[in-house]
Amino acid sequence: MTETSTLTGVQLAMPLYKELERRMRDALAQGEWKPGEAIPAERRLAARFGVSIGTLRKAIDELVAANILIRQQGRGTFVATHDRDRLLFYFFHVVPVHGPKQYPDVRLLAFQRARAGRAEAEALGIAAGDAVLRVRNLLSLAGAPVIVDDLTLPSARFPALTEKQFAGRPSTIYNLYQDSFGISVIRTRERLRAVLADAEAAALLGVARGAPLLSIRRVALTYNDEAVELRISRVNTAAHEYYADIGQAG
Amino acid sequence: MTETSTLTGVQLAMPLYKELERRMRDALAQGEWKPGEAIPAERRLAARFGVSIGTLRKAIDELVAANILIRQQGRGTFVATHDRDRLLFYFFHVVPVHGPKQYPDVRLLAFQRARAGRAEAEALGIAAGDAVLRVRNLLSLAGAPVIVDDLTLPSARFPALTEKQFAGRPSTIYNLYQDSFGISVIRTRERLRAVLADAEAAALLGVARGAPLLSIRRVALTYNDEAVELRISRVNTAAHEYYADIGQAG
DNA sequence: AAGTGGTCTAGACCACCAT
DNA sequence: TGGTGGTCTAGACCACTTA
Repeated sequence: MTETSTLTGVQLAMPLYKELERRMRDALAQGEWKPGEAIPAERRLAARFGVSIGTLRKAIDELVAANILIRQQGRGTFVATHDRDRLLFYFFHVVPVHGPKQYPDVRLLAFQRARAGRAEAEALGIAAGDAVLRVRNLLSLAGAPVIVDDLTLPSARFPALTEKQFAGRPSTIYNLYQDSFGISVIRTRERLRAVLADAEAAALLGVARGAPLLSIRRVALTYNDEAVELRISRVNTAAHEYYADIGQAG
Repeated sequence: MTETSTLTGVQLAMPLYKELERRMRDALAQGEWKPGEAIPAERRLAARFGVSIGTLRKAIDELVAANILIRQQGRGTFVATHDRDRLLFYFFHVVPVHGPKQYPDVRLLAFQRARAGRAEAEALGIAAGDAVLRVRNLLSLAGAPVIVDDLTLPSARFPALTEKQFAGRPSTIYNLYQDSFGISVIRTRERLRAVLADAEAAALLGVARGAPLLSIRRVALTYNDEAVELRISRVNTAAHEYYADIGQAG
């Protein structure tokens, strides 16, 4: 097993474990292994791919580091899911200045079908004019409104999404993407700026017009770095703040 | 070589490679290997610690993942330094909204000795009233002032730091900490909020009073998570933004 | 007890860099 | 050419979970 391996796609002197990682990402993207399920045991996968267990483990290491797979000793290796906790501690970075992290309450304010503008299209990797969904949510923490979210979703990826699915759900939004459309958000890119509250945002958040708000522009990406959501959040940081830890292990 | 290893400190069923990592961190903290230098070759270290090369590599893997060591194939493994590039691409997260990342020009505005207040002391892990240094810098990007930085440094860690060392340096501030005081910043914790410009900040940044500014409160940590700097930045995000990528490899 | 992931070994060989 | 890190093997044994 010393040759460069002769698999499906193009090959440019890629290490075997990277090639394995790619094949496993494909299996995930194509739904062979679904979120929450266990993938086959390491020894079994090593046999299936014809590699040693060490090499197979190295491929899995990469996917675990990318938070795509989760290992549990004695139980198995599982495809990561978007349960409340994972979402809260991983993608949701707004916390009270004093006191512990809280779950947001989400209220749907608007749901519309529209055409993508130029900036939206570029962010989502679609063509200007393509069909999109626009959603506005109001997020409250400890009972008080703190965040206004404006989402833009490419309709092509969310074919039969209805207002009802968004309203009154017990779970998180990324959970909805996953369960109803098989879309797993695994990475985000966020850009932050300070802005002044316009009349609309001020009314929703209960602040004065011209109050400072933290504006977050997030692009959410799935397995192969394809954009699936554009989200612009405006956050009242009077009693909350955004955290970013740089250089951490996890 | 199957026993749990019988090394210096206390032992609680820690994997061998974690124990190796700890010993290497100690060697780094005590200056046995200095920033920019190569550490001994893997085969040599494996012999020194009496472990197999695979286990030794796993320990190094952890330190590489934490950005403490840097591997270079064919050359060696080096202790990370704070050169301009590393700093710019790793800890400095303010970029133009349009166009490529830029190096900031730093101008020293103030340098004072003072006593730590309660909040400062807590952030830095020192006692209230301990001696600190307060430094104010103005950072410009492409010639225009964009950021006001207020630093608080515990005097105990920076014994003979003078205003001169801060003013007119060609290199970065973390580079100064490293070269003159042997302090390597390897992690930061940042908290962001939106605020309004006060008269002072407005004058420095050339914006109107009441303009929105992004406020960043950063605590910088060294090898063993000890705080070495508190920094409050106020950023004019009219033409710049702060980026945070969540779930990335590096 | 059977099955899973976690650790560790003792090599071989390759790719890259300096001289 | 000799030294470095990078990849890969083919196991053994341990720790943990589940039944």
